[in-house]
Amino acid sequence: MAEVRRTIDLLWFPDGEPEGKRRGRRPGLTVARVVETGIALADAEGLEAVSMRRVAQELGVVPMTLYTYVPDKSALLDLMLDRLYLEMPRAGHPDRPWRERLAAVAGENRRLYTAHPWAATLPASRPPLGPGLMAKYEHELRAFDDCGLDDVTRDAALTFLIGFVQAAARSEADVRAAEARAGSTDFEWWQERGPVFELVFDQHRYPTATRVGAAAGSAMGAAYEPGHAYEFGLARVLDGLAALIGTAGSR
Amino acid sequence: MAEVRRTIDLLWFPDGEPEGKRRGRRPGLTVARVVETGIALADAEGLEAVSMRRVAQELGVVPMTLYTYVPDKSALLDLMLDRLYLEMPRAGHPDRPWRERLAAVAGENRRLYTAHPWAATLPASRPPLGPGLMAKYEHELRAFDDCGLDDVTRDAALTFLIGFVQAAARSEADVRAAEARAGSTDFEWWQERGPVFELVFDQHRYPTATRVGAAAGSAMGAAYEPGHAYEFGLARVLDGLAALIGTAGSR
DNA sequence: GGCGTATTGTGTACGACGTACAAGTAACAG
DNA sequence: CTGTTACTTGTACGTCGTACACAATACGCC
Repeated sequence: MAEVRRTIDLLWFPDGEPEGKRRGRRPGLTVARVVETGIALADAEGLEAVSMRRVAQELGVVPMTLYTYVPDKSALLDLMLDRLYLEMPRAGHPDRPWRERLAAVAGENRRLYTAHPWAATLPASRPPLGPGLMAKYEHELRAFDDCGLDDVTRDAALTFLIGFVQAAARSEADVRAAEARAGSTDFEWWQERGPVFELVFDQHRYPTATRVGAAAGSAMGAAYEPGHAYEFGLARVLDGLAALIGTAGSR
Repeated sequence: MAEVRRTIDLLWFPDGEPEGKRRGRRPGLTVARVVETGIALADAEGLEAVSMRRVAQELGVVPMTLYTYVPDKSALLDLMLDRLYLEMPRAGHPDRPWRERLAAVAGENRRLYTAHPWAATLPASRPPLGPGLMAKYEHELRAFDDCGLDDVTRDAALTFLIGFVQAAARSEADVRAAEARAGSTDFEWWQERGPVFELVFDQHRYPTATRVGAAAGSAMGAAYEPGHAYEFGLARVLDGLAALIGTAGSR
């Protein structure tokens, strides 16, 4: 609880008290510097590389020093994510059809996850209300202007859209992680499994799965194209929202 | 890599070599027992409770014993998840409209996550091909019978549907985790924040966000209803798929 | 200027985790 | 009975997050 309060304060007042009002030792670092280092590490080596020890090492201090800047590791992760949200490019919503506006919002989020894949794999991904998240939320809600949705529905629709993009990014991260762990698991790999192959690819037991999986199921050796799942899903999302917004609400 | 092979073998041949073919010391446990214990622990206390030490303790052995049954912890988690998939109730697909069939599939998955919330929060959620996953995949693909979709699209549509349910479950788990960490962060809580409150709820800076958030945004103090987001989203998903399947493909 | 207080920084250590490796124990085959 | 196989345990390592006590620095006040 106290850590959450501290995190909120750090999000909105990262520099703490004004310079002239302070006593005591001058800090050698800033919260922003700690956060940027965390982000740089995550971008370069993935989220697992972001340990307090490692971040401290990059900054040339001992790990416990970081605790004078952030209350705990989860706060650091929250701050890192909010920073991404604050800095992600956001186009305005010119006078375009709603469908284009929503696709643009989805694209902005997708580019964030493409640039920072770790952001899709944070352990608990419900971020606190920081300046980044607020700006993002405001911007994205605006894409629904003039769609004829009431506030509750607008929020739910945005949640649905963003939830999809996040889930797609996380799924892609999972595929990459599984491949890193297992290497290629193509059809030849499965054939080398011997007896287990006969069980998995049993056309009598799994007729549809073996047929469809061979054509499309990446887990079964077919080529995996992350972009396809995203594009297909986004079209579904937009079609699903279209049924809600209808033609009367569109402009 | 070797661990992945071993995991696959364990999934399909959990008892290993037949009894009569074996030499050496008799095992005191079974893989199934280890997996069941992991599941029981996760169900009772959440995924963080599932450490090798804790599972071993529950089984009355030392942690290293478990490594004679599973190659590593991630394999244990994979086995646990596949077991859930194998055991989840699956209704047949009687002669019902496709929309009902898909909603039923979504419901089966949702009930799995409701019964086992930890399943939505596994660190890397791309499970290997086990008997549970294959049975699940076969069953769920069948819900798309006679929808007029080619194999690649059928797979993508199922991925989209299941991806949504998973994402919703994960989101709900995140909300619960955040609340457990922070306690209630309702509007009164925010008002107690003092100066930061003015920044967050700045109607000049975030006009749409403050208005919509107050009505619907759970992160801003409004009541959160997990079921609503799921129902809303599922309707969007089904509407989005309807645009694909159309009336010609439905039966 | 000195003392009290506030704030940052470090040294040391703890508990927890996953798991390597060596040695011990039990069971089968010849 | 011996060699081999397979399970079990003891011990330990490296890594992690972070508690706590002490040290170092800087300001305010008398």
